Amino acid sequence: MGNKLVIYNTLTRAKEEFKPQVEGKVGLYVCGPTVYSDSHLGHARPFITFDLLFRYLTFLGLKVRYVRNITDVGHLEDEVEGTGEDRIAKKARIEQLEPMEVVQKYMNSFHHNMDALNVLQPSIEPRASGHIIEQQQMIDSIVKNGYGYEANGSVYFDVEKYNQKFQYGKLSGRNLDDIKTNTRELEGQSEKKNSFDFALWKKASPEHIMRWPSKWSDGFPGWHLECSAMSTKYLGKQFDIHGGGMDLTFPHHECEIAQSTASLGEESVRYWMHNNMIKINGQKMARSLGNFITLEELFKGKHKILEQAYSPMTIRFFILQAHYRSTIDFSNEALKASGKGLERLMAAIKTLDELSPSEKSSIDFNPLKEKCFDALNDDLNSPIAIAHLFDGVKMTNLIKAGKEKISAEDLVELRSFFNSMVFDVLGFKEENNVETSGGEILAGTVELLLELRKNAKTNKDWGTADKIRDELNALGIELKDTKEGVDWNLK
RNA sequence: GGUCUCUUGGCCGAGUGGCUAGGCAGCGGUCUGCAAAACCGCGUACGGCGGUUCGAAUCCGCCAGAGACCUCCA
Repeated sequence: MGNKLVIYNTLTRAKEEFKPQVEGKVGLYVCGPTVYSDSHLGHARPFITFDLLFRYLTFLGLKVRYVRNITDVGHLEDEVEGTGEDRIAKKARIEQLEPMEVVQKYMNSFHHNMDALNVLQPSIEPRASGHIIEQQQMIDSIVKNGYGYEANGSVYFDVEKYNQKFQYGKLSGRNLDDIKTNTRELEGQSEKKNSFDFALWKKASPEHIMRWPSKWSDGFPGWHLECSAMSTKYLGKQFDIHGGGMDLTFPHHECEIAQSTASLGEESVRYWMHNNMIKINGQKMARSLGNFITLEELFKGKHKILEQAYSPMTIRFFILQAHYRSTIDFSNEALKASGKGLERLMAAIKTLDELSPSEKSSIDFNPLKEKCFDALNDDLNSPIAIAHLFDGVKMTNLIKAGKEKISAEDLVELRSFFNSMVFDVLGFKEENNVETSGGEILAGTVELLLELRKNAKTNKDWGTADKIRDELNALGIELKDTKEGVDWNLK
């Protein structure tokens, strides 16, 4: 495991060795959710991806400060109408709720979903609404440095001016000339010097209910500002890693770079990481496209295109089985495959606990360990790491079958490796076990029935034996006749 | 239209100049009163056409198809 962690930096479009700015410590910022509706499968991807990063960095012994924001001030949604209405305000009107009530509701639901997916809580989860002052201060410094201008109560970022000294578009690989020729002219933007300028502060129209006072106007902060302001506040002027979905690269992250650079005089982020999208029917899953499935629907199997429910760990496994920079295709078949695969992996961990050691090992699993870590070190290649884990699964099963042997010492090590890799780093957890979902009463009841079935079998009363098995199966309790006895589990 | 990316066996997905992941499904076997489960074994696939090379799925060119960003978006 002496190898170095290498990550793909969107900024340079290359894999680079990761060296923290301060040895032993990492500052990590990830764009969090806008809390105005339930999270869908697509949202799970970045949070699981960067959860893996968070876990792995921690596992490597680094002290990580992980900041993931909650966007709860809403941003302009409907340009076509000409008025521009706050997304959260719009939802509030529809549901007859206070805006902050909407925020609270969906923030809670987001947290529940993340807990279910075993996504660790970030070190700091700042809310945009709680950092209006910091955002205003950042606008001040941008304006003071000459890169922002006020127009009719709103403040805009002067992209052209910025581009004279810095390079606008460096992250997404564009240059301002291209942007000039390709930016759509939108209505109601006459306040701006150029159509590609973006808002730092937006004056609120009378019907806009989410608003804060400022020296420019009663309004709300611009679309990209919160991340710049909050990352600076909690991680400093310069920090190590900024993550988010690929679709945020432009304009969101591009604007963040511009804002931070314009206000601080230097770039903030050293490594930019972007996860790819989840596709459904060949197209990206997105709220705006209406082709999304919420996590809640997935967990409950409650959506027309779902053939069954898929557990949170199945979702996690599904996502981790693809590299984070590749797209993944959603399908029932793929999710079922993930569920089965995960089951097999978890079963092997149990098997590992039951193995009895021999004097000497007949196999060497050290290469396997190394390969796993090599994979993770290579830009977080979780699918490869998982593939090697399955080699370990096979070894484990062969040992159980008596075809291979393992020494006591090796067994301890193998167990510890599997536990740290599967639970600590990849972040899987047991689900559906009796302790959590059924309780002791169920366990006792099933054991009783199993005893009756055993008696029936001894008496060759197959009718009774099969009835017990089939009825239990119908109730969702699966029996497995093994050499050692009868195992059972909830389906 | 501009910029960029992708196309791998039935499905999902790694890999990226020679050693040809992994999971699921399928098939065969072991186990079993039967069944299920579990376990073991089995698959030489890389869009098309050219080129470079001793050798390409992997590099280059062209063509076809799909997608992402350019507007809120994970």
